[in-house]
Amino acid sequence: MKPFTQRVVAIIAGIPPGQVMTYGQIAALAGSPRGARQVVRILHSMSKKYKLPWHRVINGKGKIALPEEESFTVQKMFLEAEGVAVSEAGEVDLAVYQYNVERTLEEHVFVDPQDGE
DNA sequence: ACCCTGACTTGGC
DNA sequence: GGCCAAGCCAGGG
Repeated sequence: MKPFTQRVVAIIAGIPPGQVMTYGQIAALAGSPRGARQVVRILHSMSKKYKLPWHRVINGKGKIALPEEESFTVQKMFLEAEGVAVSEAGEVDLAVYQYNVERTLEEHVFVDPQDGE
């Protein structure tokens, strides 16, 4: 397995319940800013062989990207079961549910606005 | 090994 | 805001 694939798998596996990540975001974290489609491919093959929270991955518009209504509904249910609000159209509020590593860090690092930058 | 596809993204109308 | 075209590159036939 290629390193990129491993990183993608590791990142997806690390998405906490109740949160989501976009294909592009995952690709960027894995070291390939333009590799969103590779993430898709990896998700396809790996989710079958490994247990990955594939349902926590959505597209950059904040919507479920599944073409098949059947799988679409399944993903919607999975997310709602974790407390994520999903609209009928499959839209998720990224500002609220996106697993943003940097934002997570900010929550733990206190930055004094009066202390320079 | 070559060719095609894809659960995407971005940029231009 | 939406629609179209191109770029991306790992898997599968």
